[in-house]
Amino acid sequence: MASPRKAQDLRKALSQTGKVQRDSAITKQSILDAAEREFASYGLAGARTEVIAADTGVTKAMIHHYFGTKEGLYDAVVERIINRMVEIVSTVPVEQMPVEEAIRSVIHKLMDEQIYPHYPGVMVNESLQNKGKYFKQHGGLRLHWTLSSIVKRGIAEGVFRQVSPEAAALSILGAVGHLFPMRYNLAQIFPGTNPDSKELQRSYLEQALDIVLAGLKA
Amino acid sequence: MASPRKAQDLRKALSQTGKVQRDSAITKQSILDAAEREFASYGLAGARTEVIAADTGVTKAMIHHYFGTKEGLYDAVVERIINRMVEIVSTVPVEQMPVEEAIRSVIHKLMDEQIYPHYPGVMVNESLQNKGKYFKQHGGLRLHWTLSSIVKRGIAEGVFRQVSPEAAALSILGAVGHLFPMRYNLAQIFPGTNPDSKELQRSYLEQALDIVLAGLKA
DNA sequence: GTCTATACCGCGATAGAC
DNA sequence: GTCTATCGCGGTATAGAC
Repeated sequence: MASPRKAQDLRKALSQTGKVQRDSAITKQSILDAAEREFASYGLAGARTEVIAADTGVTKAMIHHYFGTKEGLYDAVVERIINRMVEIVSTVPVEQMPVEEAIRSVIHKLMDEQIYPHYPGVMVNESLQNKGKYFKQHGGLRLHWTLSSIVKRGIAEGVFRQVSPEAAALSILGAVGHLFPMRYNLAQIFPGTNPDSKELQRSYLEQALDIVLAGLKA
Repeated sequence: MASPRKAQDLRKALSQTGKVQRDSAITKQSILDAAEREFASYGLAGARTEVIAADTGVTKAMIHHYFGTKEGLYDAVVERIINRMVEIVSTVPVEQMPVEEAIRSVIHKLMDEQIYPHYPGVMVNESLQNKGKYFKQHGGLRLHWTLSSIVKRGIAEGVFRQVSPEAAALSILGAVGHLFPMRYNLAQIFPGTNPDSKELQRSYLEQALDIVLAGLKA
């Protein structure tokens, strides 16, 4: 995986200096980072705590020490990724922006964060495996509400057509979000390109946004 | 699960009549049907052969008898679901239809088949877990090519804008396809509705199609 | 706060009877 | 063609030393 592992790298760096070998906050974050990647690919049932531990550079026992069970760890991962996404979106002053710009800003802002590529994978597995139990518990729909409220305003202002705001929000998130979990299948459309490259992802995302937004305009 | 289990039901019915208790073709299809559901939710790594066997009404030993290993079964499932989708699409005379109607027909035709709800789940897990290895082996991109060639014709005819046909095909499949694996999370948008109901799925699919097609028009 | 060692069992796969 | 019984690995979780 070429994805960033900030907390983990920090943890190892500190270990090597010998200055700080034990820091519960850093270890917890390292575990959560590795767990997010593992759960994004395999979901709660399929994920292996051994892989998460090895990826973090700690033992399996540490996971149980901090999170009790695998389910407890999963719960923490889902909570953190949803809250992070909501926080990121809340920094965009959507109310003060033209609707189209607001939607583009929200999507771009999300994509600029390194957590975004894991978000759709975590959520798809959460839906398929757990029927949205943890998604529901942690208010996963807040992201959809933000988008659909922007669309609602766009309709009121006459910028967007008369469509269902919920359906519009779903279409935006679908057209944009499916690119990430499906990227390894889709990589073959342009053989030789790296499915994890930000440039490729950005280019597709841009085109998908253009098409859907064009479809919403009055 | 409320999804249809044709071969399995047939198998059980035949067992009860006492007329035919053993039929390798029916048993194989029953196993493939159950495996498709299990793999759609959990992928190759996460799926449990015990669940597939119990769901089919046979023992685990039968799976190994017919398919060798779990991986062999998975390979057969991926091959069958891709080929079925391609076959279904090939029955639509897309070349003789106006482009917009052709796209709608293809999507509707796919959705009318009971296998469709499992297709996105299988493919998302295939991408995330196996990086598209089996998808590639069985020509999974044929579906995308069909759609992007229709879009290409639409551009040539001046019906569609100048967009990348690949990006357009991805946006269509994304906006439409993500509704299925995400349906359990999304169910909360309208509490009380059944995420597996065909009517609900159809209504969202229709609106998503409208938005994306509108975005493609010149 | 972190590690080693281990209990315990779920799961994929096999052998062999019918 | 289908079943029962079983093997052995790999997985979660725990106990306890340092």
